Amino acid sequence: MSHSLPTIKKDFTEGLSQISRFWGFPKGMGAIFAVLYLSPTPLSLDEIVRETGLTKGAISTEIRALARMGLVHRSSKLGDRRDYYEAEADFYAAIRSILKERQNSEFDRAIRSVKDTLKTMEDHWVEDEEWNFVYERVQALQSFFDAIDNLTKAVVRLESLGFSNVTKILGVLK
Amino acid sequence: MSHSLPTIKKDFTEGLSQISRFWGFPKGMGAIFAVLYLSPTPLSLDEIVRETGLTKGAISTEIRALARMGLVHRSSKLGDRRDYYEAEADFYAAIRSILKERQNSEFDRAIRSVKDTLKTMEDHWVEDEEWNFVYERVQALQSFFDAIDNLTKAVVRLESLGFSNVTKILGVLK
DNA sequence: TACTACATTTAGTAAATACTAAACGTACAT
DNA sequence: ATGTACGTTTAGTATTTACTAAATGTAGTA
Repeated sequence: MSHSLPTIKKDFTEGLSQISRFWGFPKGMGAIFAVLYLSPTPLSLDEIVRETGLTKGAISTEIRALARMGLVHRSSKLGDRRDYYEAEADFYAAIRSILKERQNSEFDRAIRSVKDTLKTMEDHWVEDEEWNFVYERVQALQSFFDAIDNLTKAVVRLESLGFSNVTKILGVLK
Repeated sequence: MSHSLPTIKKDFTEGLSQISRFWGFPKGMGAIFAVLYLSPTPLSLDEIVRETGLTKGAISTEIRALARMGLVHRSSKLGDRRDYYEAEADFYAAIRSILKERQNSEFDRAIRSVKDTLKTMEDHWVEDEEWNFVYERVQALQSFFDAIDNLTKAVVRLESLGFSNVTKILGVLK
């Protein structure tokens, strides 16, 4: 009845879908991950179709994004031409992998544009009160971005962003 | 010409818009913040209209979101019935404020649903291999969320998530 | 009281995004 | 080489989200 495994899986999947949407990812992405995460064995595309109700096309594209982020892994069985997917169960590893991925993204391009603005101003300096103000503000944002960047780079460098490291951080922040 | 202050401001605004979109916020939001951030004085709605090209209605609603996140502050001048807005220039303060805001959000509701799933399983336990597997996975996700939650709470509690704290964290992560 | 200068809400539109259905490509099996 | 079982791409649709224009609300001022 209401507490059967299928129901529980469905509720869980629903929850992850919402979390996914909250972070600006398609909700289907969360659903796909959830289904894989709760499966003891790797699943083929068609099995994911059955579990999520999405079409093969959608899953094909979204699962590639998940794989890029390191949240799922593709595998194959000998003598079976299908691809199989399984979820990355180590979330700390996943976070590192996501951060890594974001390095080369659109985001970095935008951040670099702030750096460029700064450079332009320095190269064409004008002695003026507002100019000065703007320069300082842009510079402040820039160094904030740098701090964030260093932080993420440090996280990515860690062999494992495990429980112990999180604990350490919590200790320092006390 | 191409290196005039208005041009520089416009480029900067463009950059922040993209960053905003990247994080799943409307690009107008980034633009509004950028304009305020580069203004030496607080601006009225109409001034923001002029600078961004958005309509008053849009700005009215989006600036409220920005204010909720603590990224802008509303102020007023005596004998002037207009509202004035200025950007929060301390990004560390802003981050804390955003994290705080997120505590009571849709996100937390979704996270709680994971906790509920766990509870349901414990209350209606079935001795079964798959049941066991699912339970352990849900539990792992749950404790991951807890770690994140503790981390953000710790950050929110800090009087100032300043440069020094970031440095400390970097030190620990070495 | 009514007028003015503003902010907010609402209803509708434009644009972006997630998704579907079906065509296409590819590699293995016969 | 042809057929089959799969994954991917494409073109189109539905849904969501950002935005506009205009109506409405509100407080201060004459």
